[in-house]
This record gives sequence, structure tokens and C-alpha cells, in this order.
Amino acid sequence: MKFGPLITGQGSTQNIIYVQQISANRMRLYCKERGKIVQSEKEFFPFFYLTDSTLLKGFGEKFWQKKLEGNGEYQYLCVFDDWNSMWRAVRIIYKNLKLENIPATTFSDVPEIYIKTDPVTQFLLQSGETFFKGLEFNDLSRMQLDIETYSAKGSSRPARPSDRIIIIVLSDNSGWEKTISGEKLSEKEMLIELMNTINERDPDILEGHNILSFDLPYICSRCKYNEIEFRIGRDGSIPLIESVDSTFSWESRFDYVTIVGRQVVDTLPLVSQHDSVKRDMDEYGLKYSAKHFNVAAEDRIYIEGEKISWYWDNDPEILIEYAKDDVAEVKGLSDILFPSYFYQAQMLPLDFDQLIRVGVSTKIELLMVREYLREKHSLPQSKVGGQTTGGYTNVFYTGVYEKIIHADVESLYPSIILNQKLSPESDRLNLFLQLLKELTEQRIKLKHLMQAELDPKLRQKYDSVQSTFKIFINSFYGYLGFFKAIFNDYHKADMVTSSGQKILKEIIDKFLEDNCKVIEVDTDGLYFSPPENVSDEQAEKELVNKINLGLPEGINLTFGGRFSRMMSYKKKNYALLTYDNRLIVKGSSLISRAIEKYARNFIKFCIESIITNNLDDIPKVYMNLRSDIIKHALPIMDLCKSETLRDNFAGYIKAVEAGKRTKSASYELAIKYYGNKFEPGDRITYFITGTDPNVKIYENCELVEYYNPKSPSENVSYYLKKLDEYISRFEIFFSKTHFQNLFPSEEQFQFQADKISVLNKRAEYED
DNA sequence: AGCTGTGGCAGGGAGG
DNA sequence: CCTCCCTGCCAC
Repeated sequence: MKFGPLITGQGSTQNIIYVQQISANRMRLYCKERGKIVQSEKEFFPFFYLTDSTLLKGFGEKFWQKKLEGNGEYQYLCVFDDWNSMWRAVRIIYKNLKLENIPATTFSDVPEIYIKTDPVTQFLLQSGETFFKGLEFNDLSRMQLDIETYSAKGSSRPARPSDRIIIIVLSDNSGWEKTISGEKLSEKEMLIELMNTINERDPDILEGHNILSFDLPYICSRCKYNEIEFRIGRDGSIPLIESVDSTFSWESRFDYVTIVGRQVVDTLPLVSQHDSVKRDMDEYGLKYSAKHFNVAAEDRIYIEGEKISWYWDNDPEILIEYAKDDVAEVKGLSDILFPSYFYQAQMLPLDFDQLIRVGVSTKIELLMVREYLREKHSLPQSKVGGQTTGGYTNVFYTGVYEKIIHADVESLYPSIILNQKLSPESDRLNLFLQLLKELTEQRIKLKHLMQAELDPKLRQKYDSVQSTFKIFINSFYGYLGFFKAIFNDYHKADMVTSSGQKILKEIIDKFLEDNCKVIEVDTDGLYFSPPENVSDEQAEKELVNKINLGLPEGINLTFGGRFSRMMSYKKKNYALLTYDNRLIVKGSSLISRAIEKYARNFIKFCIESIITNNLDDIPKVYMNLRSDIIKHALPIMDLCKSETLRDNFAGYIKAVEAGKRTKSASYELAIKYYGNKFEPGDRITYFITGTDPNVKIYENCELVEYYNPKSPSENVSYYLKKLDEYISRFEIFFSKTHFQNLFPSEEQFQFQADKISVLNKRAEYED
């Protein structure tokens, strides 16, 4: 059996502002009623759902059991007095199933944390209430926090006695602001001042950029060093800090900070998640993000990380201004990005921490289960199996083309689901479609609001909420094919994708009938070049609109943008030039973090030259790059590769020994220098050593830290060979002689008389 | 404890 | 040489 017979429960709940735990299964709720905060005490119990009550044979202890209605697989709701008896029950079930693998969480490692944090959620799940329901966004008191730290040598580590906090800046959404500076106060006095201030202002939310991984852990660690109990929980408890490894969604590691009665909002993951839809940011640092979201003060001060200590010694006033600008930016970012989570917290029984962490499929499931429980209807079991089809992708022409139009189907998969009324077989209450419909309508409303709004800040707010809804909406399809979803339905998922393929092919045919040159298509959109007579933006839009009118009801083809040129390389790999001469490069073979910087820059230069047809400089730049490599003239970072480790030590060794994977440079280096002390999410930056171009990589590599510029050890011939492999990407754009003239090898310097030109080809493709 | 999907390109290692 | 498998990164 692939899936267990039990699931833990999810339901949903009002007006709760914060929850204080009194004992193991008793907690105090602070609720808001008519503007006043009132207290109430309620009991909670752990529970799960079960397919078959006889599985609990031999359990012996008393527990509360209820049979659910309907014919879903999970027929029984079992409620226990405490966590220990619930986990004992889990063991009995697994024993009765004769499964040897007892799930990882057994009593021995039901840690304190589990008891401390989980019952809150469990209670909320069970009683059907939701966080912050009934509150307006502005009712929340949001405090922003930023610290600056002093370290004598470069990177700061809280444990080093010489490192310390020098500036703490606080602000909140009422316009209040406070600076606690180390000029007159000792670090200990600063921390006490901070604690008192937080307790006085009593914020619901604590906000900061990277606050979970830096500011709060650093503060707590300095409190420990100064022997202060940092009591900022609403029950007088100190923050609970956990380090958690995470290899999914956004980058690297993630930490949890639990402050009882308050929520912590880190704008870093908010920014990173926002970008996971739009994908137009280079990094997620505070300064860059603030500029990107247009919340940076024009005259703000910028200080590089390593200069902070210098400024503290020489010009502390400037540093204080800098820190103030930082908290202002945090507030700006949060004003834009946080509201959508606030609204989600009213829909879902999750706190902000969880809202940021869990994936959208989990959220959809919560919406479903919540209603099933309200109806006291039993729940289905996940189906075993898998999806077989996906989107349609093709490239019809390679080369450089002018006057490019992008057209795409708005929300293709959700439209298909709604149009064809595709819902999971097991969804007996038919909620799936109702939910999707509701979310879609809400989103359209928000978009209209946004279009009518003149205030740019409000517009951006509406935009961020509606784009959150968009993520929800687009995930309904993914949910159908998710193996852990209890309402999954692989057949329906396949129906969605194959309908999508059919519709896209229909659209291609229609454009071809109208004498358009279709260049590249992927899943829900296409790039094409219109015939001569379509000469301006207006005509282009009319053309798309005309095709749209001939499409099935509910499928909406929209004008997705226009570009002066396109360089088409392979499926999912192309470059675009906008009319204001911005270059957009897409695809893992043209732009990827796996490509060394020297090559990435050169590839970009080549693409730019090719797409604009300014090929004259390529031979010179190419020869210069080659000679720079030979002369060790490039910064070593330009030759390095950075890789993220996905496995831990044990996992990697096991996979290698089992022949499941081969050795790789990044892991071998991690083992060499860190032994078994590396974790998923760690990044390794290394270069290739040796002299032979065909060396075994994992035996000839070195961490960038150990590069010695005085005796350069990088493998010159390897990097020359790599460069030639990279430029071979451009072979398909030129005739053989033209290509050799563009990228001359050392011995041949002859330049051809006739002008080098790009070769446009019909790509080989299958239908 | 938590983690939506398929499709595609490319490089490295291992073995024929 | 080539092919296969695995991994990483990316598009949608």
C-alpha cells in the first residue's frame, strides 16, 4: 500500500488574535469582539481520520470515535486525549497493518516543539476557525525591525565575543519610529531596551528582511551571551528558534522563529515567492527588492556590508540613517506583499509562517477539507498512479526573425477545467469547481479594481493580491496530478493537458491560415511573425483578437507582447529584443547558473550581436577572451561553478555506493573539506584544476577559497575546450565558413570578404 | 510534518 | 567514439 490509512485532520475557524498555551492540551484564546480583546479558554484534542475502525483493534485505551457520512474512504474521525495516546494509536494501526516502518514521528522524538507549536494549529483546524477573521488589515500592528552588527573581521558571527549589535531600528505602521544606538548604551542595555519596547508597543506582527535567518537568531544569540532572557512572547516566553533544512521552492535553508502570540513576517521569502511567478528579478536582497518594487527612497544611503564596521568607528550618524532607510524599505515591501497573505489567513487555517511555507496544493486541499468537515462528510483517499501527458512544445524555425508577436491563452488550464467541468472523481460534494469559479471571479474583480485605481501603491497592492489568486487558480490543475492530494485524479489531469495541446494546435493552424510565420510554441502561448500588411501595434492586436473570436467559448487568447526581433534556438530556448532594445534571454542552454560566468557573459554578448546583426566584433572579443584565459587574466570567480547540494552526506554516499548516481565535484569537495557536516542547500563554488582538457572533474577540482592567484592552478585547456563547446550552440545560425570566421581558431586568421549573415532555417520537428 | 505538474536542454560519468 | 542514466536548471 502506497499510502497510509490515516490522515491528520484539517478543518477551519474567528476573530482569534493570538493563542496562548496554558498546559499540554489547554489553551487560552485572545479574541476580538466589537473592537475589544477578550479571553476565552478552550480544550483541544489531537485527532486523525481513519479508513477502517478495526485497525485500532487492541488499542485498549479510551478514545472518541465518530463515523462520518457518505461513502468516502476515510470513514472514521478518531479523537484522543493527548498526543501520546494518539501516537500510540498510530503505532497500533501500523502494527495491525503489518507495516514495519512506523512513521518517523513517534514518541521518542515527539519533541517539545511539537507540543508547543502544533496544538495551536490543530485546535484551529479542528474547531473550524481561521486566524484574523473579522479583522481589517490596518487593525494589525506591524513592527519593522532592523539591526546592524559590528565585526572586526568581515563576516559577522553572533557567537564571537568581539561581534556585537550596534544599532537597532524599529518602526511600525502607525508612523512611530525608534532607534536604539550603541553609542551610549552597552549591548546588554540595548537588548533590554529592545525587549521593553517590543512589549510596550505590543505588535501583532514583527517584520524584517531576512529576519528569520539573521536578525532574530542574532539577537537571541546575543541575549544568551549577555545572559538576558529575551521575553517578548505575549505570554512572557522567549522566542523559539529552529533551523530547518529545506530543499524545496525557494533558495537554501530556512529558519523558524516562534514568538508566542505574535507572528513573524520575513519579507525575503515574500519577495522570492512573488518572483516565482513573474521571474524578473536578479536577486532578493533588500536594496534590490526595494528598487524593484519602487519603495526605495531616492536619496537613500547605501553602505556595503563590509564597510559597516568602518562607518561605526568613523561616522556613526551616517550608519544610523542607513539603518533607518532599511526599516523604511522593509515597511514598503511588506505594505505591498503582505496583504495577500493577510487575506489568505482569513481563508485558511494557517498562520503566516505556514502560509509562506506550504505549497499551493496544500492550501487548495485545506479549502476542500474544511468544507467537507463542515458537512461532516467522509474524505477520499489519494489514488495511486501518475499523469502521462503534459504541455505541447515545439519550435518551427531557428534563426533570427523580425516583428515578433507573443500571443498566449489566458489561464489555459483553469479555463479548460471550468469549461469542461473537470473535477476529481472523488469530490462528491463537487467543491473543486465551485472553489475555482469563486477564485476566478474574485480575481477578475480585483483586476478591475486595479485598472480603475490611480494611486500607484494601491494598484500594486491589488496586483499582488490578484497575482496570489492567480497562483491558486493555476494550481488547481497541478493539484489533480499531485500524488499526495487526497482528491487527486490523474485521468482528469491528463484530460486537461491533452485538451490544452489540442487547443494550442488549433491556434497554430489559425495563425498559419492567416499567413503568419509561427516560430516557437510552449504549452499555452506562441511566438510568431505576422504578414507584411500587419504593420503596427494596433493591427497586431486586431490580428490576435480576430483569431481569439474563432476559439471555443471560455478560451481567451490575448496579446502577450511585441518584440522587434527574436533569436530562436531550440524548444524553450530563445532570445527576444524589445522595441526599446532590451534583451531577454530564456532557456537553460542560453542562460543558466550552471554556466560559468565568463561563458555566460560571452554567450550573452554573442546573442546580442546575432540578434541585432552586429557580428563584426565577435571574432575580436572571442580571441581576446581566449587569450585572457591563457594569460590567467580573468578573475577566478568568472571561471567558477556554484552548485547547490541537494543531498546530505549519508544520502550522497548511499546513492553513489548503490550506483544510483555518479560522483560529482561539488559533493566530493564538500566531503573533502567539511566531512559529513554539509547539508542540503549548501552552495559549493569551485574551479577545475589540472592541465589536460579531458580530466575527470571530480578528481580535479578545488574550492574557490583555495585559489592562489600567485600560482594560478586553473585548467586553462579545460576552459578553452568548454568555451568552444559553448560557442557550438551558435553553429546552427551560420554556414560552416561563416562560423569559422566568427570564432577563428588560433592558427587561422583569414577573414572572409563577404559579409557574415545569419542563417534562418526550418527546424526539424515532429507533429 | 511541511514539498503542484510535465517537457526540454545540457553536462558528466560509466560502460560498451 | 557512442549511448544511457543521473542531475541541475529552466520554461510554462
